[in-house]
Amino acid sequence: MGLEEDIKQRKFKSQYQKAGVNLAFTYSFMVNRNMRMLKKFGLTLPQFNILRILRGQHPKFTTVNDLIDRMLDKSSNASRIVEKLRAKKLVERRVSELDRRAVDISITQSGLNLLALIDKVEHEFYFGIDSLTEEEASLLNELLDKGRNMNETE
Amino acid sequence: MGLEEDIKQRKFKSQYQKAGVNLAFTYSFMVNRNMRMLKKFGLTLPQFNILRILRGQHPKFTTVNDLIDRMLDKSSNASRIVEKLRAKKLVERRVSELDRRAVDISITQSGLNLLALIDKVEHEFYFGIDSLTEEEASLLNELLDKGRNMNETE
DNA sequence: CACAAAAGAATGTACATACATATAATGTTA
DNA sequence: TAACATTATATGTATGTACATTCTTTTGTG
Repeated sequence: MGLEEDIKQRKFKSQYQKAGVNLAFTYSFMVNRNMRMLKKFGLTLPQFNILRILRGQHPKFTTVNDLIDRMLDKSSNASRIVEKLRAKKLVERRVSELDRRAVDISITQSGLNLLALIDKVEHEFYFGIDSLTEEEASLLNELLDKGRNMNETE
Repeated sequence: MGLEEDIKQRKFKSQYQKAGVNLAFTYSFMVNRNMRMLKKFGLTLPQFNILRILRGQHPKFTTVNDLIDRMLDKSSNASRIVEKLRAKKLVERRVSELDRRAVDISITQSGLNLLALIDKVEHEFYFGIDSLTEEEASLLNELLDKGRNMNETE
């Protein structure tokens, strides 16, 4: 089904305008799906994203600053999300010995176990896996990359 | 620049996995841009979206339920956003005479004037306007539509 | 008609984000 | 080294979302 029917509205002024709306709609579609899935594991999407970054670094420590660097949305609120994870004993925090301003964070065995469970349904995070060919998905990626490009120099 | 460099990380397991991440990253990129722009006009993105729906119906009234139907994200919190807009005198509310449960909402002249201002920079909401050809944008739209499709029957 | 079920909207709670500011530790430099 | 700037993180405030619940009004069925 096309976007116009999905959002029961209007003709678009251009393919570019439609692409903006389509991106938002499709993202929302995907995120709702992911949220429902993660909820079964007691995680929110940002909590899951941070856990995965920590696993990627494991067994090295990761500072809050590193987390912010690697997060997709560059939110500056990694502290609060880490605190939620710590409350669930999925991560541990300690003040860095090298720089006492910094906080070293690491995923716990419990956190690793939880991620291992979620790995089994990881394909649910993918986009288009049961409706696009691999070539189409690749083309989509190229178009998204290209579409961002000149926009960046605002 | 490709996604891997943008998020300084990993090889993806498939184009589908990459598409999921790319969608989130690209959406975040676009939304940040839109938010910065709207902020100059004293609006948030959801407030702007609701105002535009109201303008589309003007001079008819729109109920809160209608708003929820038409919002991209189907949030059930239209009430609170409407209240913010009412506080800025951009919309008016009145209990419907036909159905006293319903609340009729309409955009004010002040709201229309504000949207008219924003119309002048509307192209900033588009995606890819200065890096994709119209054909590429159209193809992107097709791929997004197609990618959502089978996923819907969860 | 009476009364239960449904519908429209609002509200409470937990979580998240953006942005500004605060706090503490570290770096820099006159 | 003392003063100031910078860095790493945390916190406060306004906004928004998801979800559950509540309140009122309307609808539907005996």
